[in-house]
Amino acid sequence: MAYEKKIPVDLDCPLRLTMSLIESKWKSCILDELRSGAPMRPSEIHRCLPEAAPRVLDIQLKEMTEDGLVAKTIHPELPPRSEYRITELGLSLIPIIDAMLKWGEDHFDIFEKKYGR
Amino acid sequence: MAYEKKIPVDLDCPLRLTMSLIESKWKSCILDELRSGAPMRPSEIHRCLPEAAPRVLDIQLKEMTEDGLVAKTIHPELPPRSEYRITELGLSLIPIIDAMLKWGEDHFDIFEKKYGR
DNA sequence: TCCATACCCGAATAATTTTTCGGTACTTGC
DNA sequence: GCAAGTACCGAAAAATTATTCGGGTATGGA
Repeated sequence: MAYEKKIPVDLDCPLRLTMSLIESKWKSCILDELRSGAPMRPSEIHRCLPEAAPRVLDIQLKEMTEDGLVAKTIHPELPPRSEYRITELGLSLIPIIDAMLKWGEDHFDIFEKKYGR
Repeated sequence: MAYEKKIPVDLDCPLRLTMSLIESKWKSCILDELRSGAPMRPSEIHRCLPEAAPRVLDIQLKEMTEDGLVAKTIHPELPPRSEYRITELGLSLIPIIDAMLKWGEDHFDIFEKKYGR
């Protein structure tokens, strides 16, 4: 119940497939953080998204790794150092993330008036 | 608990704002159904998305109406006839829907292999 | 040694979303 | 009359997701 999505992805329709990969609360934000291609350590991602519970970021990073959107490297050092970086597949979603980012910026005032405060 | 989203939209970040408008299970599909601009009656939408529980379509259509993505017309006839049509604001999301649709088509085989059957 | 940090994970709980079920109301066709 | 279609909604249940809590391991600094 607590640490993995029940249905990995929705194969019934291409639109829902794409949605199901990124609709979890923080996945689109994680992709946005990793967009430059530079690797990030888990603690760094936690700090960049302080609103998110660390546990859920771990879980979503794990799912995104399984889905192939990001890749994890564990450096065999002590203390162990982990890094996540965006994959080719993940990069191919960036235009969509960008379009949503821009849409949100362009229409923010509408919803700020409607639901703000 | 059963008939309205707790948080209408997420104003904290433009990306999450856009996501929060369309991430409910069937909203992106509803936008896709209405994309042509032609009005659709509720029962028609139910028939086009038979996987969705009729109740949840009603709820999501209501939320999308409040958010301004679709508009509802009730014709004062007997029996009453209702119609939903996409608004300008909803239309401005179609490029994003399209991009997700195309991405899903382009990468379907990857996930079909991985999670299919 | 004690404390902070980093990394990871299980389990319980809370919150939210989706679904099912049932009910109201009206009209048309049989 | 009565089944079927349309439209709508409340309430409860089921399913899913997000969060909190605590534990475990390991290092480095004071």
